[in-house]
Amino acid sequence: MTEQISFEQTVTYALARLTTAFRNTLEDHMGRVDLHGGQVFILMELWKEDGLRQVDIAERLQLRAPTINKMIRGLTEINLVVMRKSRDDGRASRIHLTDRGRAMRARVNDQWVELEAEYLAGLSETERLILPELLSKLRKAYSGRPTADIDSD
Amino acid sequence: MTEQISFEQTVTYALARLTTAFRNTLEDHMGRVDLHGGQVFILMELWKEDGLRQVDIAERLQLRAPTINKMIRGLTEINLVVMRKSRDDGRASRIHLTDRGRAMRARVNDQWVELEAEYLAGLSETERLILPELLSKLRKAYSGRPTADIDSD
DNA sequence: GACTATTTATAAGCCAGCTAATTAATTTAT
DNA sequence: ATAAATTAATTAGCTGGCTTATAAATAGTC
Repeated sequence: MTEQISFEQTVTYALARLTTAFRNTLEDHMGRVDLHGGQVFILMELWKEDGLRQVDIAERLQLRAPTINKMIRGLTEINLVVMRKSRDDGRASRIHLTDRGRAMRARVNDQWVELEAEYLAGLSETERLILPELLSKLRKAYSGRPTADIDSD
Repeated sequence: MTEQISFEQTVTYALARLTTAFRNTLEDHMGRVDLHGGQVFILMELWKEDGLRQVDIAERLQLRAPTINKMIRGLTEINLVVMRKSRDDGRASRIHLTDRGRAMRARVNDQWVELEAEYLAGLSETERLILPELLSKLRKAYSGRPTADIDSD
């Protein structure tokens, strides 16, 4: 007889609930600058280094190629990035920020600061201190299966 | 001039990364018992109380009606639940567990225990202690927009 | 050089969230 | 009793993840 646990009291359950709440909030904030929740992470990579290939972005964000592909398309449609064929490699395309894409940074920055402030509000000093480390550890714990063989970072 | 923050060093960023990693892991574990990541939460509600309406489940999980509707359909297709028209209310349908739906509990239970163990591994004693409270606080912090007027819990 | 394997991008399609819009039934108000 | 408003379920369609499969280009091998 397996011992029946109370699902609601597990960390796994709490985490599941948190993830959807967080996603909604992210989507909301990014929506205020006419972005979607996922697009912003691609922009962040391009702000660090322009002209990346899709596969580069996928690797850095630890997301799959088709996911990146779809997002790039969305960003292209709203004129934040453009794709140019790579001259080095006929398969690859280089993703470049447009002026609007570069300009978006300040606006995202503002929203990000707000997001940070939002969670900060309810936490104690101690909690704030340990949170980054804790989240990082959790992510590592939950990074077994998805991206084949990444144990970097 | 807005001060440019380093996105990667924010808690918001870490949380975003964590959520996708977590979702993948959840999907993986639930897949081992032929479920999808979201379906399990509906089952949990029905294990607590059978015969709920879709709107009841939506409210308890703080998800939207169409989301629940789709999941119920999926659960129906794999014969874990059945929908019966409510006699009290012609609009509503009552969701009932099948025998297979009830039997699924033990299997989910096992996976859940594994999931808990997985994150536990990397954490210190102190971290384990404060984590539940911390996650709960975070969820509350991130529950402003989505579900109109919920401040329950 | 030709054949094979790998890699880049993409297409199709799935689940988990969502919003907006529709239908049917119930409730409320007049 | 009828009209209006609300509620329950559903449909269509979006983003963000994913997997599987394909086309084209590159790289490697014989």
